[in-house]
Amino acid sequence: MASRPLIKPTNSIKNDSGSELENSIAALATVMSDVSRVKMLCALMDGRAWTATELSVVADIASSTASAHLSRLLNENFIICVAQGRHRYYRLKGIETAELLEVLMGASWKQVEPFTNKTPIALRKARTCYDHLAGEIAVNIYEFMLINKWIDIEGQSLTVQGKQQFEKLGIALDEKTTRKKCSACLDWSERKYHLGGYAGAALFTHFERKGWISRVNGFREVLVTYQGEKALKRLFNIVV
Amino acid sequence: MASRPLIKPTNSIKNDSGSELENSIAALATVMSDVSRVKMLCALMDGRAWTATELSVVADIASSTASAHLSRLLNENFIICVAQGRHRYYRLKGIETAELLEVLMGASWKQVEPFTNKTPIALRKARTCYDHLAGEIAVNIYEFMLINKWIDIEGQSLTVQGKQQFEKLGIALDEKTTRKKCSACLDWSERKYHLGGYAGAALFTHFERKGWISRVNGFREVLVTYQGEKALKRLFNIVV
DNA sequence: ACGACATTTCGATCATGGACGAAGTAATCC
DNA sequence: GGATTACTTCGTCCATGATCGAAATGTCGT
Repeated sequence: MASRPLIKPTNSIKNDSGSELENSIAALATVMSDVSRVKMLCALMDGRAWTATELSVVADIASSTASAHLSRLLNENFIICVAQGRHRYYRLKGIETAELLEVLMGASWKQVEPFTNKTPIALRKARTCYDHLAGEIAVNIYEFMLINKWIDIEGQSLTVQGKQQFEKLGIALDEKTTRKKCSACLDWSERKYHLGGYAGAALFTHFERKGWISRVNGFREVLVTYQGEKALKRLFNIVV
Repeated sequence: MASRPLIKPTNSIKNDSGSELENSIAALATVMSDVSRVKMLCALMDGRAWTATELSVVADIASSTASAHLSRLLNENFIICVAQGRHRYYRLKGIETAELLEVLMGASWKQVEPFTNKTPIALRKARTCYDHLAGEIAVNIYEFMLINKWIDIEGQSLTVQGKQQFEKLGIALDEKTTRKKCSACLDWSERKYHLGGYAGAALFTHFERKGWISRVNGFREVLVTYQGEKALKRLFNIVV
């Protein structure tokens, strides 16, 4: 049996063009390779601004350590900082970071099996995921949309009908947004998909404006109002 | 001006359900956080099997070091190993790794500016990217497809016309594949998109079978045959 | 102005893991 | 069979960076 290597090592392929790129990939991954940083970034995924101390608590580290991580994330353009009095509020700089984190979450999940749901019940029902809705309700809405063909099978774009339905709801969709219009975002607690991307954010804003949901506690938890329950039943046939 | 933190640190949110998940995200990122490993994975992106020595050359490290990296990648299920005589061939285990790497590449690029193209000319023209075609020609094909509406604007799925055109070319598309049917894959050298996903792979296979292209050198480089040039001109109006 | 709180800076410690070369195992070539 | 090649294992070295506590800086509340 032949066992000649397909490629001769002597034939130099090192110092390929990708050299900088590979460094830059590794650098990017290094930022995500520390559990404390990931914890902080995950907290920031709710789209809010958090103080340094709050983030040190979620990551379970000393505030000085958190500070070091934060200044690093700041340098590498993952987050921005707004000083307000004696607090410094940190938030995600762009949607890209959130999207990258989502991808990594998705890839990680496939490894973490079997699946036991340890999410607190309050959060499991409804919560924010960066700037859109997550949790059981969000997953149900997503599946309603899939069944009724508001979104295509890949979950990457709204269908024509979908757009019409959004209009009917009174949600204006700006066609010129540079952001991904619609995405299937993996849900932490349910491990199914919910609606992300621009459409997800628009829907969330609409829910808030209508008074159908309200954020509690300053956390990710979201409560459905009485009006909201009625609307969910009427629009998506969901019983909360 | 109010400067009360939105969230009280005392209110415990640590030990959230995500704890394992965050660990697992960090672990995943750690694998990608080493330049040598990234270099090896990038080499493996061409879909071929590489020997340990070859990979140590691309990564520019001692073979013993490469061996350590490879056994780690093996443990973490990124690659598989086939022993054949005194060689051990390594290849990517699944499409997921390749896809993850593509995402990281895409995210990294936005940081590496300004853009100077240092890709060797041979590779810039045409090469493989995992299991589909990349390089200038691939980018041109992709743009032809976009203009002629073979694929939707997000580049995530083939249009009805697109599918018809594939059929007309004699490329059978299996609807039942679990793989992403079609994706806009960022091109290293051109920094534009080319066709990836299942459709990209199918097109590449078809090109090979028709004798329009041939892989050279055992590397990523791909040459266009005389028949291929005629086909490219005829089908996509591309002059090589 | 003073004390309490929020945050960063500094210095020191320590664990991780990436690097190499030398030695060991195993298959191939002549 | 003996030399060569491919690859892994082992031991050691060393740089990085995550961590903490203490001290410094800055802001708020009263």
